[in-house]
Amino acid sequence: MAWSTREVAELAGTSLRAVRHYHEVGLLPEPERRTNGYKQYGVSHLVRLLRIKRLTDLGFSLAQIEAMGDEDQHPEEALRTLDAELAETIDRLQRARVELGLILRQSVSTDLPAELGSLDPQGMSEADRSMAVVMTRVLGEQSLQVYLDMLQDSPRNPVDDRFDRLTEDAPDDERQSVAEEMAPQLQAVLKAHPGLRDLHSDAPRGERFATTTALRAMKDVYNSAQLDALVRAAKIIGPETTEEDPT
Amino acid sequence: MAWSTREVAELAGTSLRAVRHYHEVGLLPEPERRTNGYKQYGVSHLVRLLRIKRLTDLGFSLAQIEAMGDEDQHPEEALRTLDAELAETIDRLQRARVELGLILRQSVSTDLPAELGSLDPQGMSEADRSMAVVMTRVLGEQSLQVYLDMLQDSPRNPVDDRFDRLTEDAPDDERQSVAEEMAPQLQAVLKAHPGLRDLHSDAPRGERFATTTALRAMKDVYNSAQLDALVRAAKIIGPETTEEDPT
DNA sequence: TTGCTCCTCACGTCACGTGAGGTGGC
DNA sequence: TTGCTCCTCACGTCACGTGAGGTGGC
Repeated sequence: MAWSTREVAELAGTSLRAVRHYHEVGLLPEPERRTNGYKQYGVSHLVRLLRIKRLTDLGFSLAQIEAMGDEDQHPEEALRTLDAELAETIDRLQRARVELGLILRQSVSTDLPAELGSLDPQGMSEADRSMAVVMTRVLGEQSLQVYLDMLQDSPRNPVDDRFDRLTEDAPDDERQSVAEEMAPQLQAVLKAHPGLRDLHSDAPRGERFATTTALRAMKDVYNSAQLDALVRAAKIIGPETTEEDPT
Repeated sequence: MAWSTREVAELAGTSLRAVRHYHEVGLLPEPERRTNGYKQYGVSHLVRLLRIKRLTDLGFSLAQIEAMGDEDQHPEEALRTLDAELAETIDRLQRARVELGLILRQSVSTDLPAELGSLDPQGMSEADRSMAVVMTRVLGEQSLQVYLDMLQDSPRNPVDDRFDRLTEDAPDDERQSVAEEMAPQLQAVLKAHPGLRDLHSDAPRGERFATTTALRAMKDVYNSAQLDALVRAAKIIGPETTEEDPT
């Protein structure tokens, strides 16, 4: 005469397992059983089950629903809290969609962090791309912009290829030669982008942290010969640029 | 020299446990270790970790990220699928917020299903409220409206109290007396709402199902004396209304 | 006998969170 | 020695999903 578990689940538009789960956590009382052990649900169970379904559909957790009990009290605070949470979630998802849109329109790659959206990674060595990624984590907003501007209007240079090809065992004269060819380039870049001289001044986690992290990264992405060449180039330019000194 | 697990996690803006989890599922290669077993992360790990974080923030599952691999290929289909899913989720959450707004403005209760939003449950017996809940599950949209209209402009009647107070062991003459007092009321209601005569015609799950379910519910919410009174009242009115006959 | 429904374990899902218990470096 | 960091199990979370293995009614 009464409803079976499946029937009451279907009437409420939920699943068999959900009904049993609500029993398990004590949200829904278990009904009487027939002699064979089959559960017999009545209208009261259906009413309760529909209330649970409505509240879960709104976004309440089962624990919250249990706390609300069976009565129709408006737990205003809970309602407002949930509403605020929903608003925040919607906001987050909408921002995600905006980013997805940018990616789909090819203007941004999924490879690099969103902060590097404006960066065209073509023509950069992998080491330089990696350094750029690291820089997004330690520089302040303004410094990062200075750094990205520099990358953006520094076209690929013949000496860059030589630098990239330097191996651990590159002889001394090759390192020196690369350094000497790089030095004027670096100096020109510094002149065009004077902000590079105190990149770390607005570092959110501190100047010290930014410097240490950047140096660690350089030691990782460049080999010892390349680091050596950078040190030599810095020396040629002069003591004012020792920020690039990885020693 | 290299980064510890905590350091790389903080640089990426994620948690220690997340990094370890990505190792566990094979998303992030484990770095070399120092002699004491401590892991030493390099720039490549940070780059990979940031990519994972970016994609999870967008809403991709770890399995999807694994399928994308390490390259910057645009899996257009995955992007569009995710975008559509996000759109749907946003839509659902927004509908939830609309409902929350209605509840907060007191115009709707959380006690009854949303379909009964327009119903004022004051003055209805609990049995009648329960029946109304059941009806939302079996009637079609139009029939439900007819039913709700009827409830809405059926003011509480003296005989309703007598009906509600009928107990299992109510004597025969009391049942008959209630039935006789109810009959003209019912007839008036039927006259005012002729649609009540074929409520089940647009039942989404079938006329038979709607009838059976409604009858089962009546047998649950009303006791045998009340059911008896209803049958008697139906008989008084005439054979055309046997839809209410719960036998 | 066959097919369908019901039952109770009990493990799986997803992306980690959260201790427990132990070791290493200063 | 103390305090801090790192490590590896391993169970917990949340709301169920998904078989496994067995029984009852027609």
